[in-house]
Amino acid sequence: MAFAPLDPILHNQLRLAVVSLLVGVERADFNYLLEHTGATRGNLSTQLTRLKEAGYISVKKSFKDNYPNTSCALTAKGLKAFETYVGAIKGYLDT
Amino acid sequence: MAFAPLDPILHNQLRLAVVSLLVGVERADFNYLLEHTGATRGNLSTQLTRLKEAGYISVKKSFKDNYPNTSCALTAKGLKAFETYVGAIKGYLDT
DNA sequence: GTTATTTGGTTTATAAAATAAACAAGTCTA
DNA sequence: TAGACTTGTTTATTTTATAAACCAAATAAC
Repeated sequence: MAFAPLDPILHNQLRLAVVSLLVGVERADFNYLLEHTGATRGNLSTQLTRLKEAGYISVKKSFKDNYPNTSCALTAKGLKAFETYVGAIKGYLDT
Repeated sequence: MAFAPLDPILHNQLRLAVVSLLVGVERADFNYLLEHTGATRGNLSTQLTRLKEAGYISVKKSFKDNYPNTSCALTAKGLKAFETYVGAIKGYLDT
């Protein structure tokens, strides 16, 4: 049994946590992701940009109660990549 | 449900593959690991050093048929770390 | 028998990545 | 209107991952 390659976009703790959260909730804003991942704002901002550049999430910026609001949702591509990643890494975990 | 931290030693494709192999076979030499992971020799050498420094594997160097032979085995610490990692990452995969 | 070539690795160099720290732009409050 | 808070982004720095280069010894070829 060979080891399947692990998508480097998803093989990162924070990005994987974000995508995992988005699979469950379908839409989440910046503060929700902050609280549920425990990340710093800087790191979260950076990793959201990476996920967006990869086409794994869509980002909608608006204003909510006068404050900027960044809302994220998983794309079909992101979901597929996550499912592929889950299948791949299980090949490493089941010994 | 919070996301457990992922041991950075194990959260790497090649190191995880090596440890995963060692869980199964208990002892493996350099070429065996090379073939079963598809890694380059340089990368494998580096990651074996990292795993050894972390105390996750023991490395025994000897000569076999006149050639140097590097044989690796998982330590108790390495097995425990692997099991912890498996438990932790499953929290990211089960959505 | 001395010049390749192969084996079994290690070391070095470099590009990419992860993350914290600093910054920014606007809002609220006293 | 000064200061503190919100919601992020950008910059800077330390790690990491990896390939490329190197090396020593063994074997093969000539």
